[in-house]
Amino acid sequence: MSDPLDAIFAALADPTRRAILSMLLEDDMAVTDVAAPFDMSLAAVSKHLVILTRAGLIAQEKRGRVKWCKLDPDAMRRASVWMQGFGQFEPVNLDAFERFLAAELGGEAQKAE
Amino acid sequence: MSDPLDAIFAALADPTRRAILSMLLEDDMAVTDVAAPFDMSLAAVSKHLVILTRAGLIAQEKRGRVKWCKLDPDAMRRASVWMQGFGQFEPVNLDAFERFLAAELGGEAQKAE
DNA sequence: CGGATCGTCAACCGGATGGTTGAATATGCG
DNA sequence: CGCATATTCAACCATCCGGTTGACGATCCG
Repeated sequence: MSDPLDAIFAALADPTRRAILSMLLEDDMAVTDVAAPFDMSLAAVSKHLVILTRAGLIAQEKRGRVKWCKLDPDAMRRASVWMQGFGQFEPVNLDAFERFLAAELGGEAQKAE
Repeated sequence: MSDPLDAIFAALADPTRRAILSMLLEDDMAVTDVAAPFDMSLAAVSKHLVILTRAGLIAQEKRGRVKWCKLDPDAMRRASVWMQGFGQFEPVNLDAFERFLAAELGGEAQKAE
């Protein structure tokens, strides 16, 4: 797996891991809390977190005996950029993007078109 | 693998399959021609194409004894939309986004910060 | 018809993946 | 100190994955 995209897409291919990422979107969490909603052992979730970390999708920081997990946007961005090359069919003007644009530019921004 | 995203991301996780998609970006191709540049058997490439097809990333159409492969943008777009949900926390740093911003606002845009 | 080309199928193999359990390693706390 | 909590490690297991080879079904063409 030399290409980092291999690890990134492989990490995203598992529904448990995608669910974890969604959870982390709302808040940073400790490993035990990440594992709570899943019907599997803590060790299994811990391994998922290792995979996400190696893919660069999350970062883990140990404070005391608790290891905190937070999203790391870089990897997702790289994957997104790669996919963007195929987006020529339908350019980037997704709803989320436009909403973001509006928020980012604030009220006084004048749209070009 | 009930969630279609499982199949899509799993398909994208393999470098051979991503290379195939890139090739198809330039032109529709027959299976044999898709296989040509790869150092593996035709059967192996054929299996990759099945995986890409099941993921909805490409479509295959048989004309005569030749099976043509073409990109199908829907699946990639679904994956992209899912990922877009993670772009909201630090979007301004994204290279692609900045390019998008620049293109969208044109030359006279003043950056907020 | 009969041979060549296109592509898949089937069986097989080694290695990766996703899960389990139980022991081990920190760290916090009374 | 000594116990509870947080997390990982190690071994193990079943299944999936990516590749191989050889046989097969289809289709074109001389």
